[in-house]
Amino acid sequence: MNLEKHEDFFQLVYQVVRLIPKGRVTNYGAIAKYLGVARSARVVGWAMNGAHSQKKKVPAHRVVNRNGELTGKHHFATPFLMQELLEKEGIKVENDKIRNFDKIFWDPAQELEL
DNA sequence: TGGGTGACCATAG
DNA sequence: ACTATGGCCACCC
Repeated sequence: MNLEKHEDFFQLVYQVVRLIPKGRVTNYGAIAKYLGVARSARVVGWAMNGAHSQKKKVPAHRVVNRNGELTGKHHFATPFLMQELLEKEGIKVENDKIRNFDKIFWDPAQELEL
């Protein structure tokens, strides 16, 4: 992907999140790793706080933590929205946890060319 | 300049 | 399954 116009780190995060295919998920650490070890996974989570107010939509529901848990659900419009969006894409969620997480996990560092 | 706060992660026990 | 710890870094006082 095209990372040269790095307005700021948040925009880069949003760009990567938009590339997550439907029915697949990734985690905060994988995005941080793809964008460079200099940035930490914490900041990716912080970036998602502003995802909803972006002009171009960001499928933030496809980003979960390393265990496949929906830790960010409380930051959506309603606490159920994140799970609903995932299930609409065919992803099964049980007890705030994604089933077959290792199967549908999408790693940008592996799937995207640098 | 410094401390507190996270939608985090890895490791250890 | 759980807690604790240290690292991480942008943001906001």
